[in-house]
Amino acid sequence: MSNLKKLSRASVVRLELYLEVLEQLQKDGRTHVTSAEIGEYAGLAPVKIRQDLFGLGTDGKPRVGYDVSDLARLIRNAFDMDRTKSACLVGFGNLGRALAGSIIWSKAGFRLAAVFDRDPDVIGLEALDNVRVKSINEIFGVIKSEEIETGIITVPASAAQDTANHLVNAGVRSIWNFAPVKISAPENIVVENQSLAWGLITLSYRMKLAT
Amino acid sequence: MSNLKKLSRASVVRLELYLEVLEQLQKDGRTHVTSAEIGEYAGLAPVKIRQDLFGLGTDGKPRVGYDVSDLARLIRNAFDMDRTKSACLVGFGNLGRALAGSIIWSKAGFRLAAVFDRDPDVIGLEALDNVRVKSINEIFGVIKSEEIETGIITVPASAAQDTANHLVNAGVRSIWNFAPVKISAPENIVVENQSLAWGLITLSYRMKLAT
DNA sequence: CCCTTCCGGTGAAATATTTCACAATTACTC
DNA sequence: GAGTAATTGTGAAATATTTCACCGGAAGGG
Repeated sequence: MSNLKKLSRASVVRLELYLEVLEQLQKDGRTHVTSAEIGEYAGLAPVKIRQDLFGLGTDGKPRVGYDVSDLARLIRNAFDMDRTKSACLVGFGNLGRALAGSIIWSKAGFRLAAVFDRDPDVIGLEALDNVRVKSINEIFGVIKSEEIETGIITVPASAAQDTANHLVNAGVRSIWNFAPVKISAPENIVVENQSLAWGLITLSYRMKLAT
Repeated sequence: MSNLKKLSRASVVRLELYLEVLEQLQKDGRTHVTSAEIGEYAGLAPVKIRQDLFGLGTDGKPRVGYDVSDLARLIRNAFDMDRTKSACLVGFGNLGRALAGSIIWSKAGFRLAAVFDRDPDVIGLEALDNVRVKSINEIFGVIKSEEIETGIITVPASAAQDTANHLVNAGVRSIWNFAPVKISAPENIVVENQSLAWGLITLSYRMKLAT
């Protein structure tokens, strides 16, 4: 196994940002980049970038910087982005639709293998190419047959815990929860909450500070 | 002015969570709550909650705990949630629709005063009660006349910086950016990025760790 | 009214994160 | 090929955050 240190949450978020920068640089045909330059794009001090990358066991060259594609690979590897992981989305409302149509899945190495909803009017719609919305009743069987590891919850808050229970019963290893409630799940399930309200309230706080 | 310390970002996120808990307790008719109980709901140690609340200048009573409505008021006040702030949304795709229909605005004290898009097929749609989607060309005038302080960017990445420039020119004080690019803006503008990819990649990382 | 128990306030210790400082290494120039 | 400038790697210092320890006040019970 590699000599990766456990990355702090803050460091993980920054590394994701560096990866965006690196992918842009790759498109531009750049082969090398310095920590100072990444810092420029990311709005961070170069030393912070070096320290973050240090934890990954990087191999930069003085005077030249980092090899763009090596570094991107290193980050993608640290995040396990190159392994294809199957996921399902529960709740095909507006947020579900926005997510279903997003490029984030392929970027992060996920395959959106199924979409579920409860509403009969929505069941049967084409959520994305070759994926139609299925009834929530089919969730157990589909998660098994498609070997789905991750469930995304985009149902109303009132149905979130219930949905989480179904997902856990069916055997997912992780849950990405957009409902604005804390959901409880067994210790061994990775739960990542992404309540949209957080960002807005943080914004409000920072505006007040800036006054 | 109050004696508020500057809250750390992590503390801000936690306080938002406590507020959710408090609002639930209020609905349930509870008048008091202990730090241990909030900790139970939030999945955190009681002392952390006390320390967070300490920064707000709380007034809990030994043996009884905190007054639920006092505490909620204190948090809402710290985040300036009770002042009504006008906002506009740019980009009425699926994500824009999901946000427009969300309850987060009223919760955080925002009024979604206008919605803009570039697509003629979308302009004129009713985004929410009494708010129709306007052409992006009207953005300057509307931001002025509606005294909009905050712009939300839900356009594709390629149009994000452009949109941000328009918003800044028209005089907004803050931007909530959902496009997966870093946007640059003058120092005095509060920019909060919320790329959805972050959550997914973090999930991927945590799944790998848990293996 | 006094004793006990529970629980918030709060400084201090422990831990984690960020920033600094600088040696080591490489490329470039002459 | 030697000198110089640039840039990484990395331990250490500085700073921030979390956790601990315990004081003191309030409620409840006799």
